[in-house]
Amino acid sequence: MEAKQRYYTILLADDHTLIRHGIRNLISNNPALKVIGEVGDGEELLEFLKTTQPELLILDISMPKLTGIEAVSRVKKLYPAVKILMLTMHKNKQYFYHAMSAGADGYLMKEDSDEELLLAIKRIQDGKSYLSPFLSQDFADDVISAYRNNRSSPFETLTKREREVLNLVVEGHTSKVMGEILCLSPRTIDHHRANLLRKFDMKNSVDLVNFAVRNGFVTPSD
Amino acid sequence: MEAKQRYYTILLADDHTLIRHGIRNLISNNPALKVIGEVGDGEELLEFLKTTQPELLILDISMPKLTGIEAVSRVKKLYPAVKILMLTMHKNKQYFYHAMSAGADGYLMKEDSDEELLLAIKRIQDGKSYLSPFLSQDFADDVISAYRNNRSSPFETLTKREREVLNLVVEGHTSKVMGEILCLSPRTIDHHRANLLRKFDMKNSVDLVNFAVRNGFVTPSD
DNA sequence: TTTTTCCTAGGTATAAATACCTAGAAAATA
DNA sequence: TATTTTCTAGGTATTTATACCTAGGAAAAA
Repeated sequence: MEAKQRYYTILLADDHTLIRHGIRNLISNNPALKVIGEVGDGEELLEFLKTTQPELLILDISMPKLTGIEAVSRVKKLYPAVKILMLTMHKNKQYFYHAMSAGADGYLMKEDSDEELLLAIKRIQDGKSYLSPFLSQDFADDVISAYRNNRSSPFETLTKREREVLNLVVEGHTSKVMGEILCLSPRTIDHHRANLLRKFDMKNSVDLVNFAVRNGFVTPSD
Repeated sequence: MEAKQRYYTILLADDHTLIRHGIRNLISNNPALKVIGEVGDGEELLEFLKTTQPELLILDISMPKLTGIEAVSRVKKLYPAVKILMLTMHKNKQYFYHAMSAGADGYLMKEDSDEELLLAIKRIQDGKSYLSPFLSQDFADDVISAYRNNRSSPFETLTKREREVLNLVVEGHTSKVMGEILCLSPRTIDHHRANLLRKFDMKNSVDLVNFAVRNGFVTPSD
């Protein structure tokens, strides 16, 4: 049996220094919790974990270099014992699907209060899962059960090629150009795009772009 | 002459409770500063200002109901004495143009450190303007001088109709449907869209969507 | 091994977008 | 008032996208 720990160790991963320090400040009000580190992107995160593993990782979903979702998968695979609380500003089904299927333990929104943050930490500390009440309002029970049935996100149902083509579609290329980029016939591009439209039940590329951006499949870079 | 005030009064406007409280926490470390209120959206902001005006308004650029930019214009028009520090997560030229031409006094990024926040407040308190060093790295001097010459954002050069059409284009409609929505000939829609493409030097609607989303002309709703 | 899925790409046809024109009426501006 | 801009919309032509087909080879799964 393990001796009871003095602190519950927490690592903060968020690319916004201000937010990170704000959260650290909030957490520091509770003497039972201890922030053992902060990282600003996915690379730093993995680097940090090589030497030290926190009990809880509070992770922003939109980080540079490694998206929050990918980070969840990687961290859970490498260090299954580390609990992960996703912290996001997106009230979005797809983010939720992504995060949960990737293995997150909790899902908190920045719209939530600081009390909610401490509650989320407490629940995860107790081995339970946590879902933001702000989010659960919008999620009907069937959606909750859907994720429990390991339903994957729409993006994950895409094939490799379809994902490649989707990214190029979002960049506004024509079939001809995309064909040149991928060394394929423009007709093949047409085929993949048609499949994308069919799979998502959409009518045109603009809808695809909106969908992809909205659901975080692509990051609209500066 | 006014008596020197005990506190520098600050109002926080941000739709994310967690961020808001984090900033309040950071500010509270400085006894010369006092957060006199928090609001979560543009309506609350204007309502609050009816009764009390802070010396400084710290404003997130992406708020519901009233965008940060619009809020700056309204607040500066109604209460010119209120200084405004924009707090944004977007490292983006257009946001900067928007904010500055709308009358913001400072532009801070969430990537910046808390020391930077206090520095920004200090500078504005002293009647100076503030620009995030994180941002200024990316902004060449000519860009800085450009905004000083009251150069407006690309979006502001659009006509009313063009903005309407742009919004519909972003929603993925065909010319035919857009014509029905606006009670215009699809040919007229084509004309406006062609002007949009020409004005922004772009080739297709997907590019327009990316541009509009990236620059905050439209808000990709959930 | 059989079956299925994926990737490839062509045929054909229609719909839509885009690129050039012209041009008049209304509105804003000088 | 005169000028410019905006909004309207049509003509024409080309390019692109989209919707259906077929179909063979490769890869993965059953």
